[in-house]
Amino acid sequence: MKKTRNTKAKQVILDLITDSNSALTANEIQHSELVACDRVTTYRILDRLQEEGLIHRVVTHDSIVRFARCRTCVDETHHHQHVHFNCQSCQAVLCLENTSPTIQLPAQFTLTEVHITVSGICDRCNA
Amino acid sequence: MKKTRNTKAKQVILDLITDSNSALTANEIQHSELVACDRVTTYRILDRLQEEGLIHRVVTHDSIVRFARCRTCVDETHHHQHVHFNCQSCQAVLCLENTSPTIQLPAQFTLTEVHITVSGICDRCNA
DNA sequence: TTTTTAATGCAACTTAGTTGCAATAATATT
DNA sequence: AATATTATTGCAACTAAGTTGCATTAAAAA
Repeated sequence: MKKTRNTKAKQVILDLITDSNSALTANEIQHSELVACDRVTTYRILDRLQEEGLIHRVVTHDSIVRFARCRTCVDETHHHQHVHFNCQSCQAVLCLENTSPTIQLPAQFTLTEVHITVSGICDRCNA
Repeated sequence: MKKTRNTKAKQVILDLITDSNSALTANEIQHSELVACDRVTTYRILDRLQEEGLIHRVVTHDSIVRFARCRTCVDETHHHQHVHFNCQSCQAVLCLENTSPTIQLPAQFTLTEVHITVSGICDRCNA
């Protein structure tokens, strides 16, 4: 197991994701003024941050991949028990904590992971 | 509104998806011996079948897009009230009917669509 | 300070999906 | 049944997202 290093680019990207209200795409991260590294490096940093359990991937139904800070991760296997909300007005993707419905599976099916994405209008846009 | 035509390629692809146990990727469809049309045509047919409400897209957490026959679609807005199950053993993606948990959203959030993908082991692989 | 090796930048590549356009073939019209 | 109309197809070329190899750079350990 190799040791992870604390580089400037990595810190900047983690801060960016941490401070963001919405989950961010690799592209949004890449084009932030704060981020100066290469495109490939951005992807590699995102990979590492995931492996370290600091961020998680969110895939919405439109196939867009975003990254969000982990705040209530249950364990290192990263079975996120929260819902992702995709606002159709402001496009933000938010993690809704404390919203884990129990899924009832048919007989003989075993569950290891649940991903729930809800589309609608968020509180800000509804206000 | 233009009229839709019934072509051979379209029928073959619809049959393929209809008869498949698991949801299929565009690639799997394209490389089926039964499908003879161009790659681009396959994509366009998949688009049309969706617009006609005959099939629907399924995106799993690994960003893989698949297509499944619509069987219990509520209305033409295609708000599928069923869960998609992704077997980690045989890789199949199944539509689980009669499994629609109610999602409880925070105040001020409005819901229009829910997508649930569950990973685990399917009944066949568990047998 | 030197050594070690993780992290970076660059070029090139892959995979998924899209667009424009001329040619083809369903379907409607005569 | 023959013709006209236009949806559909194939092809070439393109975009967008993500990956890989490799030489160079820079954290962190010695």
